[in-house]
Amino acid sequence: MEGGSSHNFVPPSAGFDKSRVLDVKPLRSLMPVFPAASQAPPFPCMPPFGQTPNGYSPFYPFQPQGSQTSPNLNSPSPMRTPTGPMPAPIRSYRAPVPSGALPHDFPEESNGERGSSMGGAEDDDGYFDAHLGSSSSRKKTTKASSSRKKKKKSGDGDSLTNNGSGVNFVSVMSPFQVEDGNRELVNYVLVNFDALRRRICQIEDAKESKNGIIKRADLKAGNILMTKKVRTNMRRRIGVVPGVEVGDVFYFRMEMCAVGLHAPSMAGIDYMTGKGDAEKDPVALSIVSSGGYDDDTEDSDVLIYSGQGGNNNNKDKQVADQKLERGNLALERSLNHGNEVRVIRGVRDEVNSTTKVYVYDGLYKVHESWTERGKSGCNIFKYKLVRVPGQPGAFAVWQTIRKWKDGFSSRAGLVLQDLTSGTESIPVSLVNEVDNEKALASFTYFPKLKYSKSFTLMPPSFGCNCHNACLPGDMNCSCIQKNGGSFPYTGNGILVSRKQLLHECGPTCPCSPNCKNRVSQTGVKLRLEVFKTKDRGWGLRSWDSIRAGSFICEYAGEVIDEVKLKQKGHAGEDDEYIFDTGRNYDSFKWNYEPGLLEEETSNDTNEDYNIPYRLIISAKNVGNVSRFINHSCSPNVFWQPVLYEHNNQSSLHIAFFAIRHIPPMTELTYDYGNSSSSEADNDNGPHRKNKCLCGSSKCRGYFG
DNA sequence: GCCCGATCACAAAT
DNA sequence: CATTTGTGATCGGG
Repeated sequence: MEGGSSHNFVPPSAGFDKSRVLDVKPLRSLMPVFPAASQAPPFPCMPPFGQTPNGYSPFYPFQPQGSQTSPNLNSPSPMRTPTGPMPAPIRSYRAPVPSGALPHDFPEESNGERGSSMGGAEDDDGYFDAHLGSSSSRKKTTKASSSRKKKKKSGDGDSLTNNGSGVNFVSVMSPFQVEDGNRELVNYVLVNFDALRRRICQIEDAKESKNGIIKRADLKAGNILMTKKVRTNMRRRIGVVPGVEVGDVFYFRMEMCAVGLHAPSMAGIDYMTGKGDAEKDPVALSIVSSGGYDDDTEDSDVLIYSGQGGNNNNKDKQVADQKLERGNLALERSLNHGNEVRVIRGVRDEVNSTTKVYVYDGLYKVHESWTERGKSGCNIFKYKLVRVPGQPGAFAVWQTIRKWKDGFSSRAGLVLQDLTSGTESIPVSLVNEVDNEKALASFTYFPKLKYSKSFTLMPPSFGCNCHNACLPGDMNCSCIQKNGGSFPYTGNGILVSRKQLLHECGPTCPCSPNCKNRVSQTGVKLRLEVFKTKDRGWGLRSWDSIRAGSFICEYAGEVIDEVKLKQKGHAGEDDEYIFDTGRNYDSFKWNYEPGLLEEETSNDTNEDYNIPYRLIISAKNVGNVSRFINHSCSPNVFWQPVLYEHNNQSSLHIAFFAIRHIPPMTELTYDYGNSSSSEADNDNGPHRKNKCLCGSSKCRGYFG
């Protein structure tokens, strides 16, 4: 089997076999303990639904406050002090799930590994805030639930235009959670936003007629989340937004809107005006730099920002002088007040180039303002913002990576330019900035599954009959039928939803290799690096920002059977490179909350794995980048079983996808699961579980 | 195969 | 409720 592809892979053009590197043992996982287990007991509940163990504490108003940089213009905000457990509506259909199970269960980034090479510490706590216009947000809670009339849309797009009236959807978020967020809530909102957006894209892609097509799924998804109150940090605030971390990336303006980082859906300047008569002056809260013409500064801590206004509605450029009003006035006042302004920098996506990524670059202060004469002769306001020191690198990381890619500077700690020796179409470097270890334990780089003897897999089924490429709307395509009637990927190759089992087109399908239903077979597309972590051996991360739902890599290696697995275990051999579908994996939710899309009839929302046979892969001797992905109980990557035809059999594959947007240089992790207890108990002697060092508050303490 | 500009249909906050 | 704010996808030319 293995049809045609080389079994004993020898890297091309290698004078010596560079894929076999020196023999130093990698540490995947180990080291003593994660002590925080006692101080941070595992959440028995599923935020945002449940209560926190000690009542109601993780919310923002109760974080230490004002200790750091609060400017003096803040009147102490009246804290809402809920006395009991918060009134979190609990959806009845949701069965209790083991902790660590839900996508919004990821309160912190894997392990603060992001940007470590740039010397930035992760921004964990640092909660501080200033409150303006103390009462400004109070009254909002009751607004907007009243039904809203939506103008009729042309065409039949109405299946997706469910606004307001929210027939059968009860927001899972309490009013408090809508007002003030935390990391879990932010992740929860973002996961739902993108899942909804992808689903809308999927529905639209399948439409035959171009009539009534929704071109802006992002706006539609955003609108639904707004009206159904699946949003957080609605209370406007200066400075830190709880749950949003410096370096976080966004792919749509609506995402920043939904998590309270930047409220306006279009305008570049967010500002707030005090309500009381005392202070009518607006203050700037956040700005979005489009990354166009403002970024002529080389210093990544300085931003020259142009004011708003003066451009004639939708046409042309400057036609009038900008006025000192609204956002411009707010920035001017912020210069006087010296308050912090959140800065979001728009940058081009390296992966897609037609899309833009928004990088939250933390807090800045306005240092200067002046006016300039624009090209058309009109006055434009300019503001010089300087970054508040002590924050982890964010935009600076992007700039550094840009230089690596352009060859203007070299990657520090580089051990090997490409550990795949050209096997992948894009190099994977090996980097160590931590210690002196200069090589990996020997293994052969091979990008696929390898069957050492004839496995009996699954009886053959049939491929599709599509000729050029399978098209989303084609209900005759049997591969689409197997996927429940929907094309599993969006037009740009992003996975729409988690599935029990994903069916891709295989070699026996007559459609071209360009068919969009072959995403997981196309190899690594991201610029990855294997790097030495501080305490968990080698790990994997990406120079490119990774969009939620993006395919990352397949778990490659030698397929072994259960007997072999047991042997490995008993020999005490290191089997830390095993992937085993037979382990117990916590279920978790990645698809959107049912009910967000009314008229959604597809009950294809089951996300529990349904795997036709047990697949065990050892990547100890043979494997690809996947073997370097470490475990986390709060991962940013999940695995998806994928089935396709091969040599008259259906063979199963393990494909990794991004749970959420992953900023560059953030370590990639997935949940290794746990051996079933029966197998664990069979061993007399201590079962070889690994102490987990993921550092998440949801940490189970061990894995494997 | 890419990069640029033009075009078009839209949402939130006030 | 009208106004103020670009954005994101797509398409055609150079």
